[in-house]
Amino acid sequence: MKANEVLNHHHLKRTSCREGIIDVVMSSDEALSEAEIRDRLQGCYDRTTFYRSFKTLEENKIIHKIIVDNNLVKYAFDSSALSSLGHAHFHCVECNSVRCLNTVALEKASLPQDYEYAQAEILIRGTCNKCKKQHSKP
Amino acid sequence: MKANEVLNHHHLKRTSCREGIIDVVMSSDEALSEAEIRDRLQGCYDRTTFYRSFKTLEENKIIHKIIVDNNLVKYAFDSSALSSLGHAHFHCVECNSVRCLNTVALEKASLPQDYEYAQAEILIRGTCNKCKKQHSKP
DNA sequence: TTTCAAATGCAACAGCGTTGCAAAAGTAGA
DNA sequence: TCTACTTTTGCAACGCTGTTGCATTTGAAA
Repeated sequence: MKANEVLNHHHLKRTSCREGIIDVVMSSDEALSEAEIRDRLQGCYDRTTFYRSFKTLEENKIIHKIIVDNNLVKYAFDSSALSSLGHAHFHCVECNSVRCLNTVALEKASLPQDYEYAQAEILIRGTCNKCKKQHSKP
Repeated sequence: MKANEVLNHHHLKRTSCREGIIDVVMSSDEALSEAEIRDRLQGCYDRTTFYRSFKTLEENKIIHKIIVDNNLVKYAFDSSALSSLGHAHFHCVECNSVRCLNTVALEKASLPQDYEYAQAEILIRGTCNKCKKQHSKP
């Protein structure tokens, strides 16, 4: 599926900024920060436009935002398999890369009485395979 | 346990800012933002001092930071029962209150091959008991 | 092609968090 | 209790993220 098809499907105007963001995010196997996406689009587009595009794309569930730390926000293509149980992400604390996981399940949450469950976010921290390999090398 | 005992136990200087933060956070049943803590201390102390104190207290595992959204950070007293499995928090999307949970368990995470697990954070969103009651009232 | 709503770029702004440095406070020893 | 030294604090300044208002441009429907 191509970027313009995605936009059409959601009845959104096909602007080059939106198409660019979708292209970049779709073709990446890991979540990307605003700066990384901007770099890959060769610095076109105003920062404002970027944020507004992110917002629109997020509201339409085309991408989703991952807050790793209060100063590290990344975006990933929404593979629509977002279960109602929630979405899980892996954050490598060494290279700061972030990946979506679909292999983690949350045990049915037992909340305090009279609390209503809506959605959960799971962030697992650790070391990714690339950084682990680096350790074994000299 | 009182604030000054906590500081002594961690071999930290007993300054009024640190004691104030610990007092406020210890006596609250929900996590508090920097602004909320500052208000309860009647606006004494510079913002810089606050951040540095938070950092020190966090490094010494006296309090912990909860990142709810990239623009909503809260702090809670560290009840030391932070299991290695990770810590869970509940975020009420209506009143923005945040509470620590100890009733949620993460199913042993099955990560991709060669990934190393370190720690997990779980954020459950929904409606708290107070906001739910509000709904039934006229 | 024309028209009009929607998206963009620009400027300005607010808030969070950090850093460097001089002044103040806490602590340990005499 | 006083002294000396290290740590913490307050202030000023800065960078970064994200937002808003407004004029201009663009996309798409008629």
